Amino acid sequence: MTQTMADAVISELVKQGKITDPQSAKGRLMYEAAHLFKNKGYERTTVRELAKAVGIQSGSLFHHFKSKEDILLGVMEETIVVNIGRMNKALIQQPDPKHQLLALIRCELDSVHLDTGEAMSVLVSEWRSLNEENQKYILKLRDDYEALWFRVIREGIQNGTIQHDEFILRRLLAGAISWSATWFRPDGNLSIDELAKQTLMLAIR
Amino acid sequence: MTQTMADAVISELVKQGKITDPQSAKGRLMYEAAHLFKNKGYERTTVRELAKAVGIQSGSLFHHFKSKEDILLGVMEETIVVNIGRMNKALIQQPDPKHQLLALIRCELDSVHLDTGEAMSVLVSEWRSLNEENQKYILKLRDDYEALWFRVIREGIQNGTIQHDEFILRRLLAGAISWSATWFRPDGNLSIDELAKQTLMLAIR
DNA sequence: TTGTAAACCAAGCGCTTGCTTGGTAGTGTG
DNA sequence: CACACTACCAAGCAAGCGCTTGGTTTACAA
Repeated sequence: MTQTMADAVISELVKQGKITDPQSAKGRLMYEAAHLFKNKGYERTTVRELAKAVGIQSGSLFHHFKSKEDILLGVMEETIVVNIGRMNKALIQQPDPKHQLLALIRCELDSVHLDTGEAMSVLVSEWRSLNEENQKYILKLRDDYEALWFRVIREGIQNGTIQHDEFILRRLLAGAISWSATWFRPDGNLSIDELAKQTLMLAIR
Repeated sequence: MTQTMADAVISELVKQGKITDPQSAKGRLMYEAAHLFKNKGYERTTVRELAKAVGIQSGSLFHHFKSKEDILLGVMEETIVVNIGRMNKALIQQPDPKHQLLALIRCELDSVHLDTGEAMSVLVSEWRSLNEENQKYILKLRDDYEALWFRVIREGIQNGTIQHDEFILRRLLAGAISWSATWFRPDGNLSIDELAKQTLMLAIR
């Protein structure tokens, strides 16, 4: 929410039809859903609550989505797509693996703490509420996302910047970053930039 | 489950009346609950399912616990109490902050991957399903748990072993360790001991 | 002006949920 | 033997759930 509304990546993806316009009724619905799902959990959030938050009747939700689970799927799907887009854009601006890794860390911290923060939290904690087919679909998207990390880490290993095993390193970093949702506040003393640098220092000495 | 059943800490705590005997009906019920809550989520697990897993009628659950939430609370409470006991026991066997920190990391990895693994996962992901009062109570227990970590880290800072800020370090480590539940398998190529050492190396160079 | 589709409302159906109730079998104690 | 207590069963209630249905309003194009 602190992020600029004129987000080039988002409007680009909207134009390409890859995500829903956040300004549209459906987009606002997903935003409210992410908020409720994060703070109450998916199962504890009722369609009546969600409808009230959006300002419509509960039955009207099913004009936009065919089921409650479909709303959850939409939130998760679009969150990954947006963050893949942002990471790709950040990567091409960096000259070498070290700066690219910092950019990825910074991007992921942004995704956890800025506009997609609530949706990211839902993505991490509510995947069990998807049926098997939808879980597979989201897992596939996650793999595309992780592929970006592994490409950069492998390049870092090749040019000597990184010493760790690529899988262990990515997983330790993923844990440290996603866990920051439970304690870090971007409006506190520590800035996201500073936290990103300190996190990079776990990987590079 | 791979951990020895003759667990000195557990039988000690049972004797003191601080936790339920895992062999008793109530203890087995909580074990089954942890399993279901982890794999399906608390809200998606019905009392009928849980009762079936234990082998009794759904109504009979309420002879042991006054509500479904009370079962969740029991699982969380006893898990923390057990792990505080284990950490205390491990700490007194180590001579200096470096080895004490390794012991804590090892203990927490054990708690995530061995007998209390499913309950720990529930502890991390299902706290929102507790009402306000119960959340406060569990938070208080967590603070006792965290106090052990901060004591060791502070001593490490004082004798020069550790350079990080104590809060940031603990939180980065907590993230890396708890996240390992999503990818690490103790029966795979990497042992818990090895993972513990590699995790320690994030903190100490 | 008419036709069409999207967006929504009002009402409620069928089902599942956590939990309650009244009673019973088994076990130990005086 | 009488009593008490624990552990459980069988049945079902009240409430809340996701979702459906039939109809209305709004927007816009032909």
